[in-house]
Amino acid sequence: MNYAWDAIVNHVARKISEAAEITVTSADLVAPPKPELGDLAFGCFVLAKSQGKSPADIAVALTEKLNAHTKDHLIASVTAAGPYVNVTLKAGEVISRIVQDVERDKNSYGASEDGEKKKVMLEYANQNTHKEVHVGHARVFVLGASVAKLLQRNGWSVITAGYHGDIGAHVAKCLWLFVRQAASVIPQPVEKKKKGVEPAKPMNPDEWAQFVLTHLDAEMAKAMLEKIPADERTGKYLGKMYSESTKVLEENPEWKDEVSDVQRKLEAKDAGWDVIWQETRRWSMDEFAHIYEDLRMNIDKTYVESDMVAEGQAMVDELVKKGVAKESQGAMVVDLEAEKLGVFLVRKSDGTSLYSTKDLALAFRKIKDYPDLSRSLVMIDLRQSLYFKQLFQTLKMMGMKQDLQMVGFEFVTLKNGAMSSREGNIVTLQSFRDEVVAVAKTETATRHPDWPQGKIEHVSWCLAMAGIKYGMLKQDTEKIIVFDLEKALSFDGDTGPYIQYAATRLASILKKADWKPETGLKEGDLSLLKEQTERRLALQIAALPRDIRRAGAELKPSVIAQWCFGMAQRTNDFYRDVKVIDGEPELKAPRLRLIASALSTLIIGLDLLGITVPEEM
RNA sequence: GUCCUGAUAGCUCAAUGGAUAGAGCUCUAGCCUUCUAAGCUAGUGAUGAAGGUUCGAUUCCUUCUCGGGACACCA
Repeated sequence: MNYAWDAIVNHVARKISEAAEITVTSADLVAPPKPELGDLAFGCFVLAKSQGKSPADIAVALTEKLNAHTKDHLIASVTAAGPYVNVTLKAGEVISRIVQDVERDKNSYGASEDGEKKKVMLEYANQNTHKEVHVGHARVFVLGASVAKLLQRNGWSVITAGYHGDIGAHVAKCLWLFVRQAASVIPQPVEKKKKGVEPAKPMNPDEWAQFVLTHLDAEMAKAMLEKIPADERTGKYLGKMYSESTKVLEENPEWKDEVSDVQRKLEAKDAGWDVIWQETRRWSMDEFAHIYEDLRMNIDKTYVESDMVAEGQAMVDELVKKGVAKESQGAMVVDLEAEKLGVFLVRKSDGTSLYSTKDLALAFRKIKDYPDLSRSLVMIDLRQSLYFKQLFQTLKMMGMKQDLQMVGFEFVTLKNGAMSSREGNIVTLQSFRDEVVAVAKTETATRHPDWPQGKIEHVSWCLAMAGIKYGMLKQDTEKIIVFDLEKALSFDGDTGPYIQYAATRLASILKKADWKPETGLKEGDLSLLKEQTERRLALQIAALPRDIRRAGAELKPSVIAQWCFGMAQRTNDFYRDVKVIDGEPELKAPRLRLIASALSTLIIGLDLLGITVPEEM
């Protein structure tokens, strides 16, 4: 896409090149720190060095030269300020060109073709089954969803993926306690009385629980599952079971053998245990689907660990055959000391699989499913950096050619320490989400007592999602987020709803003026717009395309979040300073066009963050 | 011990090597017969320490201090 702003900057760079008699490119031009100083600035430091004069003197001389040429169709004035030459552009010309870009490109404004339509997979929904989904997961959910959109807007063909730990020690621990506790609901079989034989003595609860653990069949499993009320069939319930189990096992280590037994039975698809596993796993997966829907995440492909075990083990065998992996202390490892990555454990000494075993299989499975994949991204907690370096190195040694990249992000912690299931201070995503929605509903109902319930519900959801998502995205991915519920429930200042509010104010003006693009775009002379706030609004619009490219290249949604906030601030400045409907009549039509462009651009920016704008709020 | 990462205002965060380091929250004082006050205006206040590179350093390099994390059978 060609943007007027780039052409304008190039034009100014050319003018300065001519005057300074050296090559000045658009990259040499910066924005002055204060808008009053101008729109573009050139620092004379390089010239100072080559000419042996002070940069301030050169700036003065250069400014005189530029002004001598006079009458440029884009440049209004040139002034020297210290070592800088500041250029102020003709507001009407600039606004006019920028707005026409938006009117031309409509919804595709800001799109780039950097990705060249190549296929990239972004794996980001990686939470485990049989555990609660908490606010920490919310960060990677909204980050991943946003990065996927950023890549798309930059011309990539994106496949989003989820990968779930649905098997392994944590599942065994959870289900072991589940069955142990549920045993009491299964009636002990009553021995038929035979003549002359005493009835079997009923077992005590502990004996019975142990009996059930070893003799669990499909019938018993179904009976147990039926007793769980519908509202407890959640990840939260299973997560609680898991953390309780961990605690119980710490206090009673003699039960660990029972858990190992459970894990073996799960892996062997033992009939009774498989029934329990399938059903509880479904609770988690249903919950995931529900959360994805609520957050408007779009996951194209779902993988699960239980599917990768056999393949992964086969790959380890192959690695051993090729001499890449070798036995060490009973386990299988890949020696990566040469790359200074230590040793990479790919199989446990008891022969069972590890996370790494399954990840090797997953990487190849992705390529099998999408042979034209040119880039494979995994968005994951930064704490796994070393692990992923090891994994990628091993995959390269196995001949993988794709561009593998880990996109790291820091975790979410609470004000008084990290979340820990043991300490019971986990904030589940569901409860957090419900609280934000409740606050939004109260606020909305107070402001609009005349609105029907359905409208209040919908707008509240929009606001709550914006609050949650913006709060997670505005900060750099490499910084820990200190989660503060009170702040997360606030909609003032640098928040999602503040930005939505700015957008709805613009929409409200357009609605009141009964503005329609079919007719409105043909009316008015944009070059009449000269107010400072109008120019700054237009310049912010013009900044979106390059911010989209930067955010896409660096995989940083925070760049877009910052742009959106700036846009909201410029919008509120405009709203304060300029009257549209009751202002100067000849400026009404062009101002409406500026507003329409500002609104549609802001909607594009917010959409990249996964945020929608309600019609009113 | 080795490696990675962070340190900016009372709090939470910004700042492609450039001008007087910006916001938001909090606090104080104002602004709703004027396109939605989830807003706007004004005030207070900061680069962990010491060196180095550079015309110029919050940014790059070195050392130190203090956090966080990783470093073989968890994921």
